[in-house]
Amino acid sequence: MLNYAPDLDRLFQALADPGRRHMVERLSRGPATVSELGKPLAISLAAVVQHVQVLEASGLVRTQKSGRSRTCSIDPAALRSAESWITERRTMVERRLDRLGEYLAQTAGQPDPGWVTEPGQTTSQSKEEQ
Amino acid sequence: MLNYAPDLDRLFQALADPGRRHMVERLSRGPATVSELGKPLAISLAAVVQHVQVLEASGLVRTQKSGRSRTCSIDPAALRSAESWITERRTMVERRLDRLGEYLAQTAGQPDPGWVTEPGQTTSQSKEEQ
DNA sequence: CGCATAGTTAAGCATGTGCTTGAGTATGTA
DNA sequence: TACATACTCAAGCACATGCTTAACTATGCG
Repeated sequence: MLNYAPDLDRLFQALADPGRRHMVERLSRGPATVSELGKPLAISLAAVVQHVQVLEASGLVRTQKSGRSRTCSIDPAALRSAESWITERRTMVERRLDRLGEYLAQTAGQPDPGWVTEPGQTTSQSKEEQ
Repeated sequence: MLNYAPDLDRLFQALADPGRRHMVERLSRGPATVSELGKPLAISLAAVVQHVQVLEASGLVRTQKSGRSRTCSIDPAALRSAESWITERRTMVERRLDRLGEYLAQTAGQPDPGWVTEPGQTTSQSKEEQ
């Protein structure tokens, strides 16, 4: 495996900025021009353009020049791929914790064999959270 | 609204690094120590510790010192909150595009009134993708 | 044409990020 | 006790990021 995933790098990086998330939020309601995206952000238009470039490079946004203004719209596929990376990990974590919960309920009061033990749910720890 | 969300900032920022995603992936299969997390990464232990701190600050990972080693585990709640931000936007986008698709199918061949038009799906554009 | 609008591009700057090395601190083990 | 293990902390450094201003380049409108 050793997942090479520059897409996910750029995707999560793009979503890590509050201004860019704000733009994505706006675009999820429909297409908008660059300056419309920038209006609620109190930064220069040049800065807005740079954010749009980051969003475009990440695949989250597609743009198209029409006349003198550039219209931006979301590509839901990019959102889906970030989403499914998270969903897969979360699902695996939750399934594992469910199994652990059942196991602990079943063997309540018995000594812990220690093979899938989740720290913080076990009995006794030497020095918690230092 | 004007969503203040430093959690999401830190969450997506944490996920934007391939090494840290690798750690999350490992932790989704069960708890691990700091040096176990670092083993597949070919960086110094000090660097691994710094990544773990970022993950912990984001809420994705919880740690606990036990003896001389620190055990890390995932907090699925943090994964869920990043996930649901994305899911909400994606859902909105897809619902909107579905409505648009229906509308276009219904009014095929007729002039475009232009209120929800998605660029790239419309008829004619002046200078595409310059 | 003349002027405003909507970007675009480049340079520069402050701050953040990811990494290293080096020196320390506990903790387990023979 | 001596040594290894597993971090921990602090500098320091190269490069990335987010922003600015200033100087363009189209387009659209009266």
